[in-house]
Amino acid sequence: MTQISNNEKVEDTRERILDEAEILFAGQGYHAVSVREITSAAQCNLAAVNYHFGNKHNLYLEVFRSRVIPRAERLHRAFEAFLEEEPETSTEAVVRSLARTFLQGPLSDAERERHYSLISRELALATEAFEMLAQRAFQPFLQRLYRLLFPQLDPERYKVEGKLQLLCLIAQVLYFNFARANVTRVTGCEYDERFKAQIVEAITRFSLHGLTSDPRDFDGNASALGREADPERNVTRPERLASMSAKE
Amino acid sequence: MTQISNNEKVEDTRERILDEAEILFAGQGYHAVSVREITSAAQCNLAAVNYHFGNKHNLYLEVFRSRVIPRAERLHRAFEAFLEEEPETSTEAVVRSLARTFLQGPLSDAERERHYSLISRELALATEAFEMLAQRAFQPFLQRLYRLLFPQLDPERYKVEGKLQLLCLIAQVLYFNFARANVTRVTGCEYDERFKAQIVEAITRFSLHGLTSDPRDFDGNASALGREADPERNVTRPERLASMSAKE
DNA sequence: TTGACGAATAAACGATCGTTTGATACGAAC
DNA sequence: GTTCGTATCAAACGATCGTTTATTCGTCAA
Repeated sequence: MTQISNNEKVEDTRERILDEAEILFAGQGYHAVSVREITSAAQCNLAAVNYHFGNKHNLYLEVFRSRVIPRAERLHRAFEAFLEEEPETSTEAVVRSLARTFLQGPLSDAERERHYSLISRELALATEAFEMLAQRAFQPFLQRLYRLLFPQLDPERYKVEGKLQLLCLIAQVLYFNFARANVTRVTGCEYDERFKAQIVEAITRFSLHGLTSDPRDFDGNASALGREADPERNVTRPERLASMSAKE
Repeated sequence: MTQISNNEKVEDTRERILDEAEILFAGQGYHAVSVREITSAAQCNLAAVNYHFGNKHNLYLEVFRSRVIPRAERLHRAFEAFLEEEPETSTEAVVRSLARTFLQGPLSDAERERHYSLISRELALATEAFEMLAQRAFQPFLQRLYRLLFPQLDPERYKVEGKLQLLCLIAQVLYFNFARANVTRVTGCEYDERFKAQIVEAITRFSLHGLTSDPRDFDGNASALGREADPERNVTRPERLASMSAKE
């Protein structure tokens, strides 16, 4: 590319291919998408993929390099911004900021869906793209969370236990993004702003107090829930289920 | 099939195809696996897939019908068995039984890996196989858990909030199974029996008390943790992080 | 004007895909 | 012994895959 003559041609072929490739890979997965589908969506010649990226697999990796990872870093910055909005850096503030980042953060809904589709496909695989994600997105963010939530811990002695608690937290924000179909199916709710706020509150509440927080305390006003912590609330109630039969 | 002449030929071609197809589909996904790979692994003729199952897609669905869903029902029964081992049907008993079912249940490690690979690929898709899973595995099990954990709730009024709490729980057991690569990467631990017991404890602890349970209470003896519930433990400790700076 | 170079194009490459065909083997039923 | 239905097989089908080739276009430097 030498010079830009027309503003409407600013987005050149290479970028259009990356855009369309991300959408298609996210929607159907690497093997289900053909190079012809991508170049057709990007309105360019079939050979353009091999010209700009060498081959299909390299295009896939470039989607992660130039799109997914920068977006993950953007989410990381959004988390820090949410955290600074909080009155104090409490455990609750961290959890709520995390849930907000991943459900109400700076991404559009379409972007979010693409992002987590691509990531969740790699999570189980330990491939090249997974390694890239782990090094440049997961690990730094998890370390940041670890220091925020467990600053008093000797990192050597309690390493694994603390990390497992973190993963319990991460598992939820990931699930509510990548398994949208299942969440919608189970709850009957679409992912509108109201429902996403409800999810944020559910994650915050669950991650702070677990199931010991009685759902009867829900008052329907999701955004206000949990702000005023009630120390009496999160006490185990073994008697709640003790009289229940195992059947029905 | 008419009669069985040889015990070694009990497992006929159709079953061998299903076995190998499940392994390959779980490992690489539907589109990445060719019919030739499957029939080669099953040591039968290429045309056998079309003869026994009509086409490739139907074979995929049959893997879910005859393998994945029955296994999910087996897990459901294992959960009930774990639950009956518990001294009382408390919230903790339900959570622990759930974590044990999905991490130490009746499945072999290879089986578990296959199972969750196949399921997690479908979770986001809302395809035909997903619908099958939702109707015959997810929904009945979630309803059972709902009644176990929230027997006192008017199912109409608190439906969504309670279900979201359930999904927070499910999200964890799913994550620790299907994102093994990431868990191993983050923690540095392989999925041996000791580590799986540690995960069960982490999920149980987190789901009961959330992050308000101080990791300093970990005593390293995973299987004994949480058995003796300490009512003082799960009280919010806002002072723990109040004095912490947002940076570092 | 010329040459060089980046970019886009149509066309074709060999390989592999899912599927179909027609033939063959074999046991059960009559 | 003949017929019939099931199962397996080698071989080939047309379609599509990722990739390569050769050519053309447009722009800038000499």
